[in-house]
Amino acid sequence: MATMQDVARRAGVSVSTVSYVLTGARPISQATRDKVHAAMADLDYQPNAMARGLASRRSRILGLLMPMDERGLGATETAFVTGAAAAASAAGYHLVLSPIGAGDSDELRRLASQRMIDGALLMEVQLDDPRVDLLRELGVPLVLIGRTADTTGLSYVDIDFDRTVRDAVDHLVGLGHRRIVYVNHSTATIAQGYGPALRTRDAFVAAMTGHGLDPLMIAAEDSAAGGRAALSDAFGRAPDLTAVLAMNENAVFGILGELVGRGLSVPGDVSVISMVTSPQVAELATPALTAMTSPGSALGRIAVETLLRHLDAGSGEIHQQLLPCVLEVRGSSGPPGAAGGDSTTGAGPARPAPARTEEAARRRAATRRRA
Amino acid sequence: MATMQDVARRAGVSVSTVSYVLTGARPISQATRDKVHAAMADLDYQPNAMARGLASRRSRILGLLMPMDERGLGATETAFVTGAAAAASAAGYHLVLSPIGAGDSDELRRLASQRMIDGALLMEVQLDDPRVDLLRELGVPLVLIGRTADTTGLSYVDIDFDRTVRDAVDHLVGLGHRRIVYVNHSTATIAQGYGPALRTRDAFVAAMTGHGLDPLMIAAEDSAAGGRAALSDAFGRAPDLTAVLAMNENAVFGILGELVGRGLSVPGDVSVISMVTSPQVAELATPALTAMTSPGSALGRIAVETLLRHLDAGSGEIHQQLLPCVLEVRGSSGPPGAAGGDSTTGAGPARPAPARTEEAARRRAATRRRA
DNA sequence: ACGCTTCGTCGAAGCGCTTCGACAACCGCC
DNA sequence: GGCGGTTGTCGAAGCGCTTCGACGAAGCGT
Repeated sequence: MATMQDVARRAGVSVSTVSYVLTGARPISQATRDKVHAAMADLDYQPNAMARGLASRRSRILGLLMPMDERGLGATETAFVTGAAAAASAAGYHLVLSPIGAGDSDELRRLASQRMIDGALLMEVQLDDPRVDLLRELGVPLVLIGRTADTTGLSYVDIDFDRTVRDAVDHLVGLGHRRIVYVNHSTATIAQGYGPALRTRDAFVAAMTGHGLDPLMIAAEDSAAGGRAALSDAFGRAPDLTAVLAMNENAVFGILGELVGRGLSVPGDVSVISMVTSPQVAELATPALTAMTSPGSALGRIAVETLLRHLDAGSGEIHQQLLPCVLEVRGSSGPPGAAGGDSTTGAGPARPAPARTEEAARRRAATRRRA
Repeated sequence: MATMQDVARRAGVSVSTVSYVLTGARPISQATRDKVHAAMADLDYQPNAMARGLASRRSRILGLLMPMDERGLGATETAFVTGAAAAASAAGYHLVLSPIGAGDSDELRRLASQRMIDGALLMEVQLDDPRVDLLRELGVPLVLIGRTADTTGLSYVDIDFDRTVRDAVDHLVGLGHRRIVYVNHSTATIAQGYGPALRTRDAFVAAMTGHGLDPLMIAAEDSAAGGRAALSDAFGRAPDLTAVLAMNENAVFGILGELVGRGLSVPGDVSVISMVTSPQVAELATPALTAMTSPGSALGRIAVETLLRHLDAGSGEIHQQLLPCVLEVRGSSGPPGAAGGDSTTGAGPARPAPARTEEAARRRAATRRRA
């Protein structure tokens, strides 16, 4: 391990000069800079992160506080992380991911008070998130992914749920759907004030009434079973529904399963759109899901850039930005009443399903009459 | 920010004494220790990680090198990470996750040569992984999650694929299945020497021949479409198959979709078992998948403990350990030929499907005759 | 009572870097 | 041709901690 001393000696300059070459804190002549760079290359020099951190009081480490529930990380979160890591790396910073949720503030306190991180990115922000208070108290610059209830003085990036819901509804209405059900997260989740659930709910109501339509929202547990129950509920309340907009990535699989179980075809009988869903997950379903793809990577990049600006500028400007998810049409959405439409995508041999679809159409008609 | 100086002054001792209280490197009398602890509590003292790291040449940071492809992290990986983080935290270490794959060794070199990490945990290890060579060259202790081709001198923890496959096959054979197809990863993945794919393949052959059965393996692309194609292939080669064992979490959804598309019921006509799958993903399917659940959290804990032992003991003992996945029976497996078995699970109202199942039985019989 | 070890504590020397003040050397400028 | 103003470089003082050698005070056996 070569040190700065070694480099300085070899280049025939002082250590401080080497340091200035590295940090650019003071101007150094081209000739000297070349000598120093040559010496560094010769010695395969890498600055010692700890020494640098101690002397400069900057660790050049950014903390990404990422609660990890047992559910795993979706591709959305993954894209966010890689986007953020790339941006940090490009700026000469390290991004350390720490599975710290709203719960364990002890671990967070350790991380922050030990001056291990220069700033923090918070994922899965709660409307009232104790991590925010703790970090502000400790004077750690932070950027939220998502939003707390009160965002004054806080920088954040988040998904533009209003716009996303509106685009999804517009797509369905444009296809001719009038009776659209919104399947949200569970009642408990909504009650405890989970931001995305609340914001999409309001956005859905606004979008539907904007089209002169009746907004019907159903809460669903975050599971396939929850999705099935929600769909039954939906058919009970709106037997004539032709489209489902689902916020809930887990429930959506139950919804599809239940539709198939009822002998209904997708999108022939019912169109399904999934919100904030990654292409990878959307492709898992049969048919592949039309979905609103979240701008994960861009969010990560912007969040890091914002945080770095805070570090340099001494928490000057705050930055609040929303990015919409973009609509990606796949096999699960189409015009209403178009039964017989291809209900699957991709490879696979001849599939003998027409009988089922006819039967489904009959059943649906019957259901309507009963209602 | 209180420093050690402040603590020493307040406790009326020297800084070195405070340090010894903290690290335990030398014995300190109980009385002195109490004074120091009191002073630390009063001042809300937290040691500065950078200073400590510089002086001791140990950052107390462990790197978890975790390639993040766009596919996202399954619950298995998540469990691993949280298990590892918990173990590290308990030992007073930080675990930093870094999305570093086999590709970008530059970023890894930076991380390691800057003496930022004391040791590394490698996830998604390739049979010939450049990260291993790099880290050994840099003298960074490491523990693998998975295995390289040559594991001499390397510590690792991994899933016991042999045992896992054998248990899965035993389960199916115990139910009465004789014609079982193993759906592996893609041919390309196998060809490039992806360990789990190779090991499970061999284990499957061994398990089946052990039962006096014919082992049929089919490669599938990692997608729903790949699963569908693989199933068609399987029916072509073994029209009488009654069970599918799938290694491939993405393909398995396509397999289910294709089975439903063919009017076959699960598990009535065909049983499906998914390997190395988390409960959360298993529940997404309809019916919920019988699966081999991976011991993610335990693997993470053991990996960290092994690495810490290396750090203390100066790379003494190497430790190699395998843990099997455990069978969790859900709705997708049952005795063969039991058509009419409940093909869905969980909530949901009466579902009118019997007609379909009868039809399916007819179709299957026809397929057999044709073959 | 003697030298011996063992125990508990202290002072000081770094760890490898940043950063501040100082200072030559050089620039034109009145 | 002496003046203020750059520009490029150096030396040295830390950053907050660990760790080594030293040393007084007990505690032991003889």
